[in-house]
Amino acid sequence: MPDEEQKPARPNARTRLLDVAMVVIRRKGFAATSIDDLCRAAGVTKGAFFHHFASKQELGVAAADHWSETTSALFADAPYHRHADPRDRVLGYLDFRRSLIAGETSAFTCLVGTMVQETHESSPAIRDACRNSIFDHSKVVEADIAAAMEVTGTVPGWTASSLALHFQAVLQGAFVLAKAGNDPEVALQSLDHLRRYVALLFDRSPGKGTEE
Amino acid sequence: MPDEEQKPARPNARTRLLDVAMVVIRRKGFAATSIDDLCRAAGVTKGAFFHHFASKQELGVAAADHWSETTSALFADAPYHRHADPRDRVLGYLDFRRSLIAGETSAFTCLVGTMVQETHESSPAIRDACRNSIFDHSKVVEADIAAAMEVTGTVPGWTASSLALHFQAVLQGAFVLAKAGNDPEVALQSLDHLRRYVALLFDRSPGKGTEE
DNA sequence: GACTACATACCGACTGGTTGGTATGTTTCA
DNA sequence: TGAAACATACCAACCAGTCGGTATGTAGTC
Repeated sequence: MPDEEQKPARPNARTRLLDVAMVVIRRKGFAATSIDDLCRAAGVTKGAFFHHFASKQELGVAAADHWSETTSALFADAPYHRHADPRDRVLGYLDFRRSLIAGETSAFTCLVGTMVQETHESSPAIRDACRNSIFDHSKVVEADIAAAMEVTGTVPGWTASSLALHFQAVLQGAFVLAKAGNDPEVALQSLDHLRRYVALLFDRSPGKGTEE
Repeated sequence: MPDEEQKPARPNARTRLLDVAMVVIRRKGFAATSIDDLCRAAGVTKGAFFHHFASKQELGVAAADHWSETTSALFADAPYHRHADPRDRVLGYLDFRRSLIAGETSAFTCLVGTMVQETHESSPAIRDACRNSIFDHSKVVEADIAAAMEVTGTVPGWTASSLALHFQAVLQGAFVLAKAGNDPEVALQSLDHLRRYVALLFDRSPGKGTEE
């Protein structure tokens, strides 16, 4: 009976800082986010911050890694994996990505895509952590794409890897346009074009719309 | 008697600041670029800066507008317009965009795409200037896409506007991945996928130019 | 053509607040 | 008891923005 009912099991300062970093940095950008901003949002002090991170840059790297872990779990649990035909898994991946795009811009955009734009020259450590996050994630679909290519049987002038990265490019670009237009709609339409492309490549009817 | 012959007519402080802003902001990001950075690069003083711009935000807006004018001139002079068939003009646009991607990352990426990621929430004025730059530019291809759709004659489930914006999304996303990977190659491959998509839509062979 | 009145372009020292980071406690818990 | 996990107080550098000033034009007027 004396459970931890009311308190949602407040985790330690490091985890709280990384959690709020995902939200705040997506909203304000990395450079414009001060360490005090993060401490305030996480309800910790500067001493706690520098106990866990040697510098702001190190938090950036840790935030990118934390993002990778968070999204990995999300996609591992996604329902589209159950499709028997790999072509349906590829399209299902896109439908799943599409279903995530809704509400506040900062809720569905990509942390590492945002961060790497700012830090790609000034901080190689953060850039590499962001690169790993994006490129490693692309491997998740790449396997299904490769399987779908075998099913289709054609010998195309492109690789599974390049198409998987194209997926990520379209998503990142869709986020940029959604931010610029302050409206997720343009991102959804871009994903529809990508889905149509994949359907054409794999000789699938373009139908099957939104989610499942 | 010593005339002003040799000097290449050094323009005024405002123009110089906007010119260096295009380079420096793409390299460091907007928030991480200080006014002193810009003044140093432009060879002007802070007094000159605040004579021409009321605030850093106002420079951001002016830089986005300056970017629009610069790129407008570039695309107006581009050679792909000469194609008679609008489908070739659409593909020619993509080939032209592709030809621009080379060398240093900060040399071919997009200023407004970079800026809007950082400022979309904190500065509506900059966000809107960036949105106008991207969305207005998309109109350039949109006209050719619409003409190409008429030539093809099909009634697709998509609009010229949405495809034109998809072009911009792919480009913006390709820039993000090029920055993350520190290599333009991935951007080129993404553009190849986009070109293949367009060729399929317009029933054009995925290869280069004109065959029916 | 010279004098006044005003405008534009630019200079650089200065300010008050913010920043990333440090130095030094205090609490928690194995 | 001792180390890990925090908190408090503080600092030097940096930041956007201010302000008093100069140099150069330029339009109007007598």
